[in-house]
Amino acid sequence: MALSHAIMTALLDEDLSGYDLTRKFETSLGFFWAASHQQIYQTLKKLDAEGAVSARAVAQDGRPDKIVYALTPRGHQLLDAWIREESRARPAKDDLFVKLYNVGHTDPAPIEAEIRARHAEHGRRLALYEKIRDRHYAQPRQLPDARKGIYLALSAGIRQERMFIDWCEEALALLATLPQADSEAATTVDADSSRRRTGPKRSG
Amino acid sequence: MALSHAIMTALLDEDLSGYDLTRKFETSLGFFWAASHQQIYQTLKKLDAEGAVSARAVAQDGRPDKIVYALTPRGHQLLDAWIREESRARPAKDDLFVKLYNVGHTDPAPIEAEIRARHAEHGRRLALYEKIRDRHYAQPRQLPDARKGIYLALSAGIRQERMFIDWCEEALALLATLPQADSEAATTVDADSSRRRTGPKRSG
DNA sequence: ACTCCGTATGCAACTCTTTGCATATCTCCT
DNA sequence: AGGAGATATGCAAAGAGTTGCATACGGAGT
Repeated sequence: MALSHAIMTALLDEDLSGYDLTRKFETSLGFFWAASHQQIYQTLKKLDAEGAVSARAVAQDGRPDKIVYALTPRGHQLLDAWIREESRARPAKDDLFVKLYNVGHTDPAPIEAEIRARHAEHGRRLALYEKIRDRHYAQPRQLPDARKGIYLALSAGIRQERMFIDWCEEALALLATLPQADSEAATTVDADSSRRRTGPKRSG
Repeated sequence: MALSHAIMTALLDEDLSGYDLTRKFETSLGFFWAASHQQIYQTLKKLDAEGAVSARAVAQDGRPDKIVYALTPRGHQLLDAWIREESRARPAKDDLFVKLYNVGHTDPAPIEAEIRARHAEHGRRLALYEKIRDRHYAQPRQLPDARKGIYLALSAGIRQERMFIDWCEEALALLATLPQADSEAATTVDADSSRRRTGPKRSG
């Protein structure tokens, strides 16, 4: 499980509670590896059972108690071993590309709408990443070693967002050349054999 | 389940057996949504039970019999509904970015090695995608509508590979500025107090 | 008092995906 | 006859991730 390793990685610099980790996974590391709080709590228990992290209860004033986790030497070993071993890059699965294969068989409007939404979303993300980079990661070569890797992840994020934004623009331009479905019509799979007009049909 | 929809999408143009689909998911659609044969056979059964596809046995000559699946009108409806509804883009999870957060805390050599491997792999993929584009998708605006979406998915693949290759080069250049861990030193977890000097050490 | 919100942790059920194993037919080669 | 390899389909179990629900404390607002 790579989430285990993402959590251990997050614990490299500081001890954190499940709640802290949840917030960390909503930003920073979470840009590259999303996780829900349920998953995080479960995984922390598993890591604790394995001896990769150690838990200590912390009483708090004005808010509920919490359980803070620290990476153990054993956890560090596991992390190092993982870095050396694993390698498989699983292809990113994205619904949108599957949907694109449906163009010509269905109303393209919802797909265009989704691309427009993505365009906006990736624009926001790009702005966020660039802000972070400009504030904390300008001049990458001058960064302490421990920040260089994070800078590189951020740089990949920035490149990715830019690439996607450019692609959205290409896609919208090309999709604009399609005959628009008026109301519910559209599409069509031309003629005769086997699969005549399975698309949304207008006639009877 | 999006795999259901990917399978239904693959059945838009032609009826296919589980085996055919498996091969199709090793290329084409599979560039964007990977699936093993086990998963495909399971999902086909589920789709059949739901009435989204219909199965028919086909006796063959010179090879084992097969079961060929066709998309039903019901399946077409489900597919259209899915295209309209869903939207959530799950962030691509990639181990490599998690590993990068470990730079400065562990030997960077395996990470560099992985980036080099990715560089090569993405180079191969880029060449493959460009070959497909040049052969079958030159002049996107002249393509039949049903191929425009596929072209766009391919274009996204090409942009992605190029982006990643550029990033690998940036990453290798920056990682080259790190002090290299000599033999087995590195890493480690140093002793006593919580977390001083977790980086690879060279001095003594 | 009451409710909402942020902090903090958790269970249970389900879906999705991966991994390992198993089986069978047919062709081609040795 | 035997084995390799492509074709063709499947089960079972484990791992990973999602969804819905539940609980509890304390502060702030109505």
